[in-house]
Amino acid sequence: MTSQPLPQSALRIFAGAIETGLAQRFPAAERPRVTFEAPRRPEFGDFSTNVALGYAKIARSAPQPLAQAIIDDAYARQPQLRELFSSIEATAGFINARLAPPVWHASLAHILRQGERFGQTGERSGRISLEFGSANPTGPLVVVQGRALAIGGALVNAMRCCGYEVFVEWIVNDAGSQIDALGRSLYARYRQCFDAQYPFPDDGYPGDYLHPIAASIAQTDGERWVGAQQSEWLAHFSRVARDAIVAQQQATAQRFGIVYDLWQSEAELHDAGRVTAVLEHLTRLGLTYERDGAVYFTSMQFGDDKDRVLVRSDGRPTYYCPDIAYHYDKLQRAERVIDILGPDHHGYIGRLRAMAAALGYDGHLDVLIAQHVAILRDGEPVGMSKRAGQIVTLDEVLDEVGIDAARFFFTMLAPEQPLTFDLALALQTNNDNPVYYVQYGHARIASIFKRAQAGDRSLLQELTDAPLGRLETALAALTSPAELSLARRLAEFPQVVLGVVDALAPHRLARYARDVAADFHTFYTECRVLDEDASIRIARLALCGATQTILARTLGLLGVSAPQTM
RNA sequence: GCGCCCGUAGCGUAGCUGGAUAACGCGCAGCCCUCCGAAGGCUGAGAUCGGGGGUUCGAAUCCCUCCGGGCGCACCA
Repeated sequence: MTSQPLPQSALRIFAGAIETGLAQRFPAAERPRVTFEAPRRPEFGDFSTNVALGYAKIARSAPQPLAQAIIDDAYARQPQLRELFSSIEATAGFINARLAPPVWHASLAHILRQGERFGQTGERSGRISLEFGSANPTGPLVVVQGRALAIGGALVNAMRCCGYEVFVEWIVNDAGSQIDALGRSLYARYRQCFDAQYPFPDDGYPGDYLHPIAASIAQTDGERWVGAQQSEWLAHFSRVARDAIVAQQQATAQRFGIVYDLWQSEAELHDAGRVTAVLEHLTRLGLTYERDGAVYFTSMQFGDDKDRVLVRSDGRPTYYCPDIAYHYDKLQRAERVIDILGPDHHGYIGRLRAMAAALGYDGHLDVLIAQHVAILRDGEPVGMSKRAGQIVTLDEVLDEVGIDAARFFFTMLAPEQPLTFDLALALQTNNDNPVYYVQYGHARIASIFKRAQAGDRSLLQELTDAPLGRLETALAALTSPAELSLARRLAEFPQVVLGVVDALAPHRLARYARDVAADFHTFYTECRVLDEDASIRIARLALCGATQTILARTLGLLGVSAPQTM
């Protein structure tokens, strides 16, 4: 019992046979670029190539007869094609090939054997720095940051899955003037513990979240700071507020399932002299100049709209300045740097790219914008105004709909697409709610396994551990279109993950999860798993097992749980 | 005014490193439980892919232009 090649190998054999023939007929310089890939429409087979369309001109032949000639040549050249493909046809100039069922059986056997490891292709390598979620430490995380967290979290998982070494980071903007405002806000809350009439600063942060911190200071320090000068209390209150809020942000991120390797403090970059160093570096490169008492960076010559101020005329650096220091550091320690920013930062992209180019890392930096999130509660949009204190925090959303729904909904659309998050929909337990639909598929499979005989389960386990040929033979009972379509869908998983990473498109995971669940439900309706015929029963249980693995893996990359029951 | 993002069926979206009859969900019109979870499945109607040019054997996809919507254009972060 020899095992069959996997679909990807079959594709290489198919493409190889065709390209060898073409290489003999045409000189390399003239050969057009052609593709071998899975067509969108399944009725065009499992693999398709446009070679005949591409070569029609230099072959001086119409595509359709050329395609037929190429097929005939490939069959003659590579007899194995007859075994691997149930059909190879020329249609409208395309060549469409359909894999023979044994290849799908081999593919399923491979998935079952690999289990959790399936899809960990190692096809990519290198170090990536990925930054997302970063926020001023002036308040709790809000929904749009939740979206950045969900998108970033899925990307990290997918990148690691296909071999990248990813370093996940966050920068704490704890050096600007907003930190002073935060300190004054906390001080006002502290004073209000003793005197409710104490005025709150106009530029303060009005949310409720400072009250408990202030109360705790009042508890431990009493009235110690009441009579003090601002110069005495400001640094202390700023630091206490900053630390408390960062801790809270870290707790929220952790609760959401996002693990960071580094929370980089901006203030530390200043203290370590990194900001001064990068300023000097840019100056040495001749990329700075002074005007009106301020120091500018010549970002325009690197594609930015205008030159940007690095140091204000009063001597204080702008935010851009430490951010350059931070990015310089990231660019030096990773081959590729990716930032996921909020929608209010898209005007900042030009500056970031310019900086990377100026420092000698043109093309090493990618910026992804996680677009705006509108919250719909009871069908009504919820106000997002920070000034009115009407913020919707990520924690509130998590309290309301749970981690699973939040991660799925935030990731569901392309990042650059604005998202309307309907909280009521996320709580529905029906087909309208995509999270439930997918999780239901997983739970349904778990339920089948619970109902299956213990003997069947152990036989399946035994086959999975046995030589591959035995498992493939057992899977040969899978012959119906619904069964083979599902097998084909499961085999897509590694390619889907690669696509997510290459296109920075984590929403494809959500879509793929839905597709797998849909194909499974179709199979379930058409094929009775716990059939009287033992060989059919085992084969279908194996298909269920492979489906369960893929669903759990896909949901896992999204950071969504795969429940046994619901 | 300049820049970025978006414009695909009634609604929400995918497809955008060019391919074949434009895909998925909701909604709509029907149908399927004596049987493993109907929290499911099947069938159907519904789209000149914002308009107009161009490149190409082939354009939703690339280029130009116009129109519509969002956002950004700080010595804030």
